[in-house]
Amino acid sequence: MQVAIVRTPGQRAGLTQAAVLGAARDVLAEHGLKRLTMRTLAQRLGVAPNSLYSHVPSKDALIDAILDEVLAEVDAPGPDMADPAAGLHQLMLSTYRVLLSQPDLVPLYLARQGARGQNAYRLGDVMLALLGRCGVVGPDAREALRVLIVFTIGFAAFATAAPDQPSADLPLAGEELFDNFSAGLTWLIAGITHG
Amino acid sequence: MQVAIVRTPGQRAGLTQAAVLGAARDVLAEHGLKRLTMRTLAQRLGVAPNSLYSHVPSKDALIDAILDEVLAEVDAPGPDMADPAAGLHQLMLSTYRVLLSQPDLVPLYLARQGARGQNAYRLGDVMLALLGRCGVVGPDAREALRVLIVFTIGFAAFATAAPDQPSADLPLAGEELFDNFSAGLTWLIAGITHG
DNA sequence: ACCTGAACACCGTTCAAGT
DNA sequence: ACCTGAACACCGTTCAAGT
Repeated sequence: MQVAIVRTPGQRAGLTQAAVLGAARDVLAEHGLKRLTMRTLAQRLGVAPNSLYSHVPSKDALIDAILDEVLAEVDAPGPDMADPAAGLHQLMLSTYRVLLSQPDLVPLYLARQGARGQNAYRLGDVMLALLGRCGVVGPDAREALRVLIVFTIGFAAFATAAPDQPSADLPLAGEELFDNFSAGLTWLIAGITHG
Repeated sequence: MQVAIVRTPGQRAGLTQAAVLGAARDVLAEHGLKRLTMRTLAQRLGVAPNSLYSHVPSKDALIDAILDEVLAEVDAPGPDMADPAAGLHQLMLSTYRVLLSQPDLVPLYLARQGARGQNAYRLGDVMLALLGRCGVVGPDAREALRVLIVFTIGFAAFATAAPDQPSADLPLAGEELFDNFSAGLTWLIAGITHG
């Protein structure tokens, strides 16, 4: 139960972009994507709906910002890692785990095919560097980059989906799926690096 | 330019579910997903918005029906094909092509992780039969089924995405991507069938 | 600069009523 | 059975105005 913030008229709400983002992630975690509307967000912040537009240009921009913010949690290896193919593998595994930690966002990553903020670009640069050290450069590298991203998000979507027989006492399913994803990654990276 | 159908008051529109579906696919092809609303659909059919609910239970059901209808175009091999792994490969390639022919729908397949109508089930049965003949049965088969589907839809989404440098005079990109998808399929099927 | 009330231009869906 | 007008319960966003 979230009580709306009360202010005397004329008093500033003192919102920041970070506060709006945080509240949006809270709504997402508590009520899911469908309930994340500018109006419920404003209500939670004790503010008029249109006030949000002083801090965020649009709802789409807000969601893009959330998607990128989540990617900050991805554990990226340094681009100078000893085995670049293993580095790529590790990076995608970490991304997969982060995506699974935010199931509501996975369809949004799918729809946008990734994120587009500074965290996304940082990860992309690391991936390109690792690919380059595997001998994959230029347009091939950009293609490989996106294939790896789509593969990872696609698998996360698969793992996030409601299973046919929902059973909480089968943690093996998620673990098996993770192994399956890891195996698929191995094939894909081998193929990309011309194994 | 689509002119609304005119009827004298009291006259039946004579809609059918098939007509609604067809009009929806027309709107999709001409104006894209964003403009596919129950209201524009009704307008095109010369009918009040709520009249559609005499033929379709909800907009979600309408979209599900469209998704499944499109899958009728997939060229499925017989389950008794000589080489079952090759049959799987061929089936996924055909699905990929069909998905690419309807770019607007790809995000919806992604969001729903496939379709759920009779065409989808028919294809699923063929896939399960082929997997069974590869020695993959039971829960493993259902998992492999979904991995193949997610992989295919994910790749289609990748191919459908607006490229960084849009250039209509580079048909190679799509062809290369197709080859890339086909190679990924080979790895995946080999892994699934324990190669 | 930040926030507001009011409005604009929409949605999907339901309901009671007509034929 | 099929279709309607009217309404319900919402959306995202813009605008002019207040402080």
